[in-house]
Amino acid sequence: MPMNELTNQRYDTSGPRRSSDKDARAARTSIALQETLLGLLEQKPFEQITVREICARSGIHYATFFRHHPNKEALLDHVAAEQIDRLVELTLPIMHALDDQTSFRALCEYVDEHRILWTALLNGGAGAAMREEWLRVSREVAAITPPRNSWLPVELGIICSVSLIADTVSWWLAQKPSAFSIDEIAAIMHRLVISSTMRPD
Amino acid sequence: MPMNELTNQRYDTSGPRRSSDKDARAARTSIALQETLLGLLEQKPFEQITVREICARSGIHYATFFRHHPNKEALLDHVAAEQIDRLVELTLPIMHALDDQTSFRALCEYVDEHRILWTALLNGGAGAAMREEWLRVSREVAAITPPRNSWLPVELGIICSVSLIADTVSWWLAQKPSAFSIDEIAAIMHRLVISSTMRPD
Amino acid sequence: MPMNELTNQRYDTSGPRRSSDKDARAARTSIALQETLLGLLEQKPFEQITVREICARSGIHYATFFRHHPNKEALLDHVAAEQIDRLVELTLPIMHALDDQTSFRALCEYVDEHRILWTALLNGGAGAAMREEWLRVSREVAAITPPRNSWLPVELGIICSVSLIADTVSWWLAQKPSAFSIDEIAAIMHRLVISSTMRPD
Amino acid sequence: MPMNELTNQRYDTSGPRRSSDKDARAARTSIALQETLLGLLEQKPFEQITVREICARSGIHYATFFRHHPNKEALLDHVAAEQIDRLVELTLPIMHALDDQTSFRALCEYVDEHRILWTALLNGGAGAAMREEWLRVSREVAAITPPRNSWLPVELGIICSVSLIADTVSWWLAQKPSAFSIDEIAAIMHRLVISSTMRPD
DNA sequence: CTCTAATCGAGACGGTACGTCGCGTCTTACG
DNA sequence: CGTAAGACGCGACGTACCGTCTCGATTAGAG
Repeated sequence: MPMNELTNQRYDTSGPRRSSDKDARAARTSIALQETLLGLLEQKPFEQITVREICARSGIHYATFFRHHPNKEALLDHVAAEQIDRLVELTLPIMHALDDQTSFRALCEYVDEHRILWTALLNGGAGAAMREEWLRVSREVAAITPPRNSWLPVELGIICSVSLIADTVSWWLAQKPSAFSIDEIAAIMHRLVISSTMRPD
Repeated sequence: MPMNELTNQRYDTSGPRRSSDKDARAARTSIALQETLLGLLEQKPFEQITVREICARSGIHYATFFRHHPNKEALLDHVAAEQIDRLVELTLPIMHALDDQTSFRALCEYVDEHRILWTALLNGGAGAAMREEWLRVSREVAAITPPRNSWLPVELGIICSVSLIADTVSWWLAQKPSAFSIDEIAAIMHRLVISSTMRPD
Repeated sequence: MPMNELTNQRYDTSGPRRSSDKDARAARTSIALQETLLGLLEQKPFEQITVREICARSGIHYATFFRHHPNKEALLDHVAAEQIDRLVELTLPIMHALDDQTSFRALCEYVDEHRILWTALLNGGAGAAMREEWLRVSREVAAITPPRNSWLPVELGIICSVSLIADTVSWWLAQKPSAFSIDEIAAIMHRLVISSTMRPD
Repeated sequence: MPMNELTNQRYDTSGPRRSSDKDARAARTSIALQETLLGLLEQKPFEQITVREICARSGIHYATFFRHHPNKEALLDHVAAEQIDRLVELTLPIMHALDDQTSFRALCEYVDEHRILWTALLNGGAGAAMREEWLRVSREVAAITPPRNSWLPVELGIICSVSLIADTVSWWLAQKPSAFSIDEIAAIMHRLVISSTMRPD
């Protein structure tokens, strides 16, 4: 369940207002809203984006916005969840099948293929929401994974892992493209995460 | 120089607006504003705090607020800078004189002595500003310190160190008090930071 | 087009701000604002009336005021234009059909029937705006009327006529009611205007 | 005693605050304030002139302003009274000694010699205060002069006379200089005033 | 020629009103 | 008769200017 980046309050996503995504039109507007938000995030930080702006850009009426999301934070959460899910779905199987290194490489590859998008998501005022969501998913994943070491409380381990990965990606995206190769970043990331949070006692 | 947590834009701290702190009255109001903000941060997240509220509580007129700070973010930055400075001033000498472990212990001790304050600062919506400022100071400290290893870009190392420390403190403060002793946390912190960002090649 | 009494600057009446009067709600609030202003003008001079006061009295939200008028002067101009138009519409046909004397009588009769209103308008700080508007309309009327004499520049003639009429009405309204009859005032007015500005060479 | 143009309320000129003009310094600042106001009136309407601006321009401290005048309206009244007095002192003797025509000519000559000043005073938002003061003085003059005709109430006659003269001067100053000669204006003024307000029954 | 008091500079502050912006609700007019 | 258009309530923001209030420094002008 997505959480708001600022207030840390969950929204009622099951309210009577929400348009059912079953309707083709509803689905279309929903997608339009998300894409417009992503587009705007590439231009300005999230807090400077206004609902009216999203609507104007996507050609959707202002009031209609609220039939889909109670406010713009909810839309952001939705988008964040979607992107994080996609990322995790991609890296998780690899992590299980192979090892962490390969998994990190897959992550970096994926991010690199969507540089603009992820730059917007991580460095554009939406970072907090992204990390929040990332954390949430990570907790779920961790719940079905045996803990690796005992000196580090599990919850703190998750938090730190996510922080390290997100920080690295965020920093990488802020560098000149091609300043660091995917492999280099994956290696750094692996070393950071493994050595700190997953080293046995 | 403090940065705003949301817009990442610096404020003009030298503008003609700022009341000169030479006047005793100005100093008094300035302090009142800071303390009031800290007090409020213990009750609600930063974004829910309004300038009007700070003023009402501190008995300072609304318009006067803006003679000291261009907006509430600036006040937060100011407070953050102050607190971070105090923290660093405390731990830095130790770090130089002794070792990291002792330094971390001092940090934890200090935080523990001001649990409420730091809980507000880190977990109350002001966290981003705090980390931003923490990062800034760390960069300054790092600038006069030789880098420890070569596989980790310096800048990224700093970012990750700050993240790990802040995450740990933040998580610790969210736990039941006395669930973890100061020594335990210092040890964890030491292990996290050293092993990840300061381990030689 | 109404002009502001103080700055002599026209306002953008076609801006995107103005609420379209097509909506029944918009029309209702617009009327409410005007009537409230008129009501307040009977109690205190215009400069002492605040937008907040108009809003509080009319039960209309402060921000909504500015969706109708850029500031209170604009509202006054609007009201002034309305009243002047009403007055002129009443007296103009008579002036054309009959003579000036009858026309002045009609004017005085009308004013007398709305003593409170016109006292507020002329003697309550709104006088300047009223005269400005009066002048504007008079110029339009004069444009389609042949000049009566040659020794007096047309424009100056208009200005003086309006001044004399407004001064007389204003003075009359300041007297005890029934101190001067409608006929007396009309006669004085007639004599003042005719003898001064309309006397042939 | 000068009256405020807007509120029609007299100010307490005998307050304990007022700087005594006996001190050379006080006299100097008082003059500086007046001249600065006049200078500013040539550039922008009175309402757009701020006390701070007057002070900045005249090099006098903001707080000092209020040691001379309770507010900027009072300063304007003071200036207006001064100018009107000067004007009347000039024309009154002539009016008594010779006739009205000559008197009007003297008035026009004087105004013409100070075109910029009087343009500012009459057409720059200070007009209302000027007319108010003009009226006041005229009333005093009229009090010692026998009424000329019976059909026109004395008070109204004074009001109209002042209006006609002020309107004419104001209009004249708005024309291209040298569009109308002093004699022409004096003649028009004479004809306007005499024929309307001073014609016997 | 001094000394005492009035005047001034400096500027923080409380106060009132302004006009703006964005959110989210809810009425209306129109197709 | 439903839906988009948009008016509205709401609450916070930041600004502008007012007039007041200490202080301390200076400068008359009277003794």
